[in-house]
Amino acid sequence: MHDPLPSLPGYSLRRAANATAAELSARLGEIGLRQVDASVLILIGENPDTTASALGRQLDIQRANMVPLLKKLEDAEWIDRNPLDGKSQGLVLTPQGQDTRDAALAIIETFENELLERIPPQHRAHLLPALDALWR
Amino acid sequence: MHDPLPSLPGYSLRRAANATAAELSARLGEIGLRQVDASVLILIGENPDTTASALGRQLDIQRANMVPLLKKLEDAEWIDRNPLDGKSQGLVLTPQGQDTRDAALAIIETFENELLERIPPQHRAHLLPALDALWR
DNA sequence: AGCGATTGTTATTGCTCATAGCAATCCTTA
DNA sequence: TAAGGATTGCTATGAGCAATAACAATCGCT
Repeated sequence: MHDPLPSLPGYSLRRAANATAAELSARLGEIGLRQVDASVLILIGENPDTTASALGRQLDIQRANMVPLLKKLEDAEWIDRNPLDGKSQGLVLTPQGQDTRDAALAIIETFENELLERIPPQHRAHLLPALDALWR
Repeated sequence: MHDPLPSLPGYSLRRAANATAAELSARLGEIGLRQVDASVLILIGENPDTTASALGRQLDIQRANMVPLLKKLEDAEWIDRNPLDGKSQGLVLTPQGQDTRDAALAIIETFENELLERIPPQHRAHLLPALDALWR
């Protein structure tokens, strides 16, 4: 079948993102995580006592949708909530949460390295700056 | 907030794809199309009398999910179905379908050019080959 | 002290995708 | 040529995800 779509960078961007996301999701799924879960665990680890709203802003996730997401992490005993004042609650990793984050980081780093290895060396260093220009 | 995620190509790939997809979707939405709809119209235009199954294989869409998709295009009178034999049906663009496809192509080409312009010139030519290596 | 902004939350909706199953038809091959 | 596996189009259904609206409680600026 004749298909002109793959010659379009925007289209290839979508296809590449879907394909790679499916792979990473499968691997993270083995430790009970989705990509968003891993992102949130990593961000909380880097920013102890950050709030749900701040996380949502950083990850472009609506406040309302953070609720079931954080509930899952809390039910798994990966995060704890500390009241910061009468309104906000700071989020921190539990010890098990740190372990899970470390496992996620290991999976992600392996995955990222494999991604880079797939790219012909002369293009490799250009991917990240090109992508950054598209969304940052 | 400290955020190590954007330094990961895989993460930036997902974010860039989401951001650009949202933009393109908004523009295509103005003529009543989603990205998939546009893709299908373009592919049918390039491959008259192709079948729903073949389209699904090319675009990685399940056969079952092609049904409502094609029904929408047919209800809009953008495509017609020709029985090829007792089982398969060839898909073709109606004249209005060709107009809609042309409009979609114009939007997409404008969009793709804008994407490329956002990328610093020294990285520009590397994006497509790098992406292709990730999913093809 | 007052008031707009923010936080966390509930509830709801639409959309997309995956799965399973089915009847009809095909195409290969024995 | 008859049989059997593969293919096609389709229905029905369910899970998952994101967007929206609304709300009470609280914060923080003026």
